[in-house]
Amino acid sequence: MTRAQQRERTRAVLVEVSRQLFATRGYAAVGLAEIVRTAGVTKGALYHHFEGGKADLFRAVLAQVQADVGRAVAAAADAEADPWDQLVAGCRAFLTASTADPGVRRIMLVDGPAVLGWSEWRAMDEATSARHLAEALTGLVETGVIAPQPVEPLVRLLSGAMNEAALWLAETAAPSALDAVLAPLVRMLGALRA
Amino acid sequence: MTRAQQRERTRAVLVEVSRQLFATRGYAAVGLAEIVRTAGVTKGALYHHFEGGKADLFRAVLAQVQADVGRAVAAAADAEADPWDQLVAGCRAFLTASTADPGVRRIMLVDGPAVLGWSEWRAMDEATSARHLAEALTGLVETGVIAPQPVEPLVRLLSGAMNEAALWLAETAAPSALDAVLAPLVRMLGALRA
DNA sequence: CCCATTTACATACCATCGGTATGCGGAGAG
DNA sequence: CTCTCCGCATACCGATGGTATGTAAATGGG
Repeated sequence: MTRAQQRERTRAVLVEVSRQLFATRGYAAVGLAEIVRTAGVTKGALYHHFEGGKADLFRAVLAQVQADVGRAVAAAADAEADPWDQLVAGCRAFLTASTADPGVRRIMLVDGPAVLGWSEWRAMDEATSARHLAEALTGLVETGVIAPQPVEPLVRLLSGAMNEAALWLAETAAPSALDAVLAPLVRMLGALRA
Repeated sequence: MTRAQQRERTRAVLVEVSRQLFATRGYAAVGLAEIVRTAGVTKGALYHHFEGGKADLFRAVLAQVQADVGRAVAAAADAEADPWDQLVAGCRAFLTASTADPGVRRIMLVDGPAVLGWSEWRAMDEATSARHLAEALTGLVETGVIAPQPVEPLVRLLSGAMNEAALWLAETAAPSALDAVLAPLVRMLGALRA
C-alpha cells in the first residue's frame, strides 16, 4: 500500500470511529484512549493527523456529518421543480435526516456549538445545510416569490427553528410528529410570500 | 453570622463566581481550582454544596440565568394589555435579554444543552423562558386569536428560532439587527392568526 | 541499486483535571 | 459547659488530554 493511501486510510478510520463514539455517548464522555484503541492505532497517529487534538478530530467528524445532511437536503430539493417546493422539500429532508440518525443531532446540534464555539459552528453550518436554505431564500426573493428583505435574519430564524425542531422530534416517538412540526413551519413560511 | 446565613452565602458566592467564569470562557475551559480560588473557598466546600460536582454547579448557574431571563420576559409581557402584544413584547424582551449579557447566551444556549444533555436542558427551559411562550400561545389558541393547533411544536419552532436569533444578534454589531430579526419573526407569527 | 531524508506512526511520559476520603474547628442544642 | 453535628479544609487519587522522543518503512535523487 502506498503512503498516501495508508495516510488517508488511517485518517478515515479515525474519523469514522470517532463519529460512532461521539454519536452514541457525546464528545465529553469519550476519551482519546478509547478512540485510538477502537481504531487500532495510537495517540501518536491521532496527533499526527489532527494537530489540534481532540477538538480538531471532532471538527473533521462534524464536517462529515454536515456534508451528509447537506447532500440529503440538496438531493430532496433537486427532486422538485418549483423553487417554493424545493424550499419545503429541503426543510422536510433536513428534519428527516436529523431525526433518522440520533448521532447527527448530538454531533451537529448539541456538541458542535459547545466544542467549537458558536461562531465557528455557524461558519461550518453555513457551508452546508444553511447554505442551501440561504440560496433557496435568495432565489425566492430575486424571483419575487417572497417579499424583498434581508435574507440573513431569515436564515438564522428558520435554521434555528428547524434545528430545535429536529431535537424535539428525536424525543417524540409519535410518527406524526414530523407533520405536526412541518405544518406550522410551512404555514409560517407562507407568511413570507409577497 | 449564623450557620444558615454562612451556608447560603458560600453557595451564592460559588454560583456567582462560576456564572462569571462560565460566561466569559465557557464551561469546559474553567477548572474547579480556579472557581474555588476565586470564590475564596476550597473544593471541599464546593462538593459539600453541590454533590454532583461541576455539572451540578453548572445546573445551579443555568437555573439562575434562566430565572433572570424569564423574569425579564414576564415583566415585558405584563406591561402590555392585549395578549397578542404580550407575545410580541415577550419575544422582544427575550432577544434583548439574551443579547445584552454575552454570558447569558454562552451558558443558556451553547453550554447548557451540551453539559446537561438536551432533554434536561429543555426541561429547565420549559420551566422558565419557554413556559411563558407556551402559556401565551395556549391563551391565544383558547381565545381564538390563532387557529386551533398543537402548541408544543409551535413552542419548539419559535423557541429555537429565537435562541438562534439571539446567538446571531450577539455577533452582529449593527444596532438595527434586532429589528431586522423581529420584523420577519412577527410577520411569521402573524401567519398563525385565525 | 543505494543512501539520505522524510513520513507515518509508536512509546513513554507529563501536567492537570474532576472527584473522593478524611480531618477539624466552631456553631448550636441540651 | 459539653457533646454533637454541620460546614468546610486538606491531602490524595485515577484518568485524561497533550507532548517529546524514538523508529521503521516509504520515497526520491544520484
